[in-house]
Amino acid sequence: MTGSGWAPVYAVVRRIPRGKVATYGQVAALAGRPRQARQVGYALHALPPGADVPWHRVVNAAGRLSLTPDSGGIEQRLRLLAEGVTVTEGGRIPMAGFRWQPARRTVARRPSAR
DNA sequence: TGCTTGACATAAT
DNA sequence: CATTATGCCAAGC
Repeated sequence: MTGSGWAPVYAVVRRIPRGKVATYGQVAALAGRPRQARQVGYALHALPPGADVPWHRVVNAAGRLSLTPDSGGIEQRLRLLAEGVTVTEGGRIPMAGFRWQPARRTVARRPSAR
C-alpha cells in the first residue's frame, strides 16, 4: 500500500490516554519517524473535523500549543481543559505529570550530548 | 519539475 | 525569553 503512510501516526495519537499529552517528536518516533515531527503536525492539520484522532493531545516539546489562537489553539486548550489537563492562558502545560510516557523518556532523555 | 512553506526539535547565541 | 541556524520531508504553487 502506498497510501499516505501516516496511519501509524494516527494510531499513536489515538493511543494517548485521556488527560495526558504527547509531543510531536514523541508521536513521530513512536510512529516510526524519529525526525519528522513536522510532518506529524502536517498530518494532524490535514485531519478532517470530527476525526477519531485526539489531535489536541499533541503539543510541541516545550509543552506549549503550537497552533496560533487564530488557527484552533483555542479549541485545543478548551479540549485539554475538559480532559483535566492544565493549560494556562498562554497555552503552557505543566508537563510534570501530564506527559504521556508509553515506556521510555522518564527523567533522563537522550544519554550523551547536552 | 523545482522552489517555498510549515500544528516541530534541538542547540547555540 | 527571542532569534538564528540546521535537519527532515510532504504538500502547494
